[in-house]
Amino acid sequence: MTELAVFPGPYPGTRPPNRRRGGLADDVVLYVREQILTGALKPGTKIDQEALAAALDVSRSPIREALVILGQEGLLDLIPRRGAVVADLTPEDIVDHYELFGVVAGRAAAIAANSLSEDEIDQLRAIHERFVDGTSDDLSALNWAFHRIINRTAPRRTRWLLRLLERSVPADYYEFTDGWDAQAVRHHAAILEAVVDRDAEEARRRMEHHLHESGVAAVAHLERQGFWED
Amino acid sequence: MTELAVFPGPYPGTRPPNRRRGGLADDVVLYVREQILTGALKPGTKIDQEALAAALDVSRSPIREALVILGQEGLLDLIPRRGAVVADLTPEDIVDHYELFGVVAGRAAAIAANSLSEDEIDQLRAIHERFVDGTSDDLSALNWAFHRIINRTAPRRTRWLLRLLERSVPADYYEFTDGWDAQAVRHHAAILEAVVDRDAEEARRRMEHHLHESGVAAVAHLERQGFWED
DNA sequence: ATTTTGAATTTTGTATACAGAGGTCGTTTG
DNA sequence: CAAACGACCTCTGTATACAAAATTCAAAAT
Repeated sequence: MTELAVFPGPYPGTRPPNRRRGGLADDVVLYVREQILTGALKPGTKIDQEALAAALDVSRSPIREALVILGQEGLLDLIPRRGAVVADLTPEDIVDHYELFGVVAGRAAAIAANSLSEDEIDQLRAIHERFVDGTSDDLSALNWAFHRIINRTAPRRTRWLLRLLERSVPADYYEFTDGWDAQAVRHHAAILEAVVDRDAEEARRRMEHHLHESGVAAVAHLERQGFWED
Repeated sequence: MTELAVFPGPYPGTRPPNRRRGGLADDVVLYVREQILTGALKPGTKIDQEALAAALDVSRSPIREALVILGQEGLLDLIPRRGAVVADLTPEDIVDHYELFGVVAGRAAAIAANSLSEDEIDQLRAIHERFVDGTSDDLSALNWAFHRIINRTAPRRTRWLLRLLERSVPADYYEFTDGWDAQAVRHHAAILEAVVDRDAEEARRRMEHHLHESGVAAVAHLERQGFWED
């Protein structure tokens, strides 16, 4: 028996009165993805298109497009003629996902070690120092900026895949809780060092390790949050 | 000035009168993807939804869902409020794509080297021998079967990503032309050997190399086909 | 009691309708 | 003559309508 989906209302106070950048489908994707990754929607739950449409006050057209996107991301299983179901997301899946993230980001890091300009390396160092410092109000932004500089020099398709892998996984939800940030600082320092040394293989290994540990942290966090309780 | 899309008719004699497995969107995806990967639709070409709908004799609903999927695959650029455009697909993109394919398939091969049962290795060997033999009428199927056995033991998310990477790139279009099959035989033999030796690192390297060379072959093939002519 | 059957209902997939953003092209104005 | 403007048309995004597959549920049969 598949559980029935019950949708909390749309983002409280969201929906900036008039600014609409993409289409409604994008909003729906963000909403449903958050519901899934925070555990509000449990694996196996069937998505009722009309209920979701009513909850977000849109028609089924943008809903369907959103479901297709989430299906492509692997967060939903789309079964023809019988709708969308929240995909299973086991600890093994999370670990595996971060491992994949690791090999791709590792490739990017290896390329960066060879191709970053001295100028860009300086930027990287500057950001890292603010990250180490820890007084910044937005560590998440600094973390993002660090990886951005590295990923920016990767070829187009690699950047595309990194964006894809980044989206379909909990990130903001666990980052910078507990001791994760201290660990991240050490990892970033090691990666930076390898980049400065222009040691592509070492940069790759350290980036893979960084992402691997991130996966472990993500699983631990989700477990603490009761993500896998019923 | 963006070029206007002109669509050849649907698959000649296709559309099995009554059997419909997925939805119409799947058909549209297949059709447009083929148009793009064969070069019938050039990068920069704008996709006219109505024209495409008319050409395939369906409504815009399945068309839009298909465009979303192809957008996720990176074959189309979806620009809000101004439609879908065939994405740029340079030789560098192809090479990069296969390189990514390589690191992911390499991970799968490393896992396979550690986890394939003796029985599965025997299957692998059997398939490879038929592949070497070359008398089979369907080398493509044998190639597919070889990789399938290796990928089958990879964790779920890795398999998901492999399927994704496999789709959004020319494959059938270039495989087994020229001397590619002879090269593939050598690569497969090397991979098989590493798997038999349970040498995960070597299996990874050889799989990466195999995919790298496949990318080179794909680019060469596309160039011969005039994919990058105007 | 469990399984089977079949109408009633729900829900998906597809088609169609409609409003507004975006593009076109000729005209006006400096 | 070039740039700016604006009426007109096109196309996208969203909503709604409709046919058919899937599910539900109660009565009948084993």
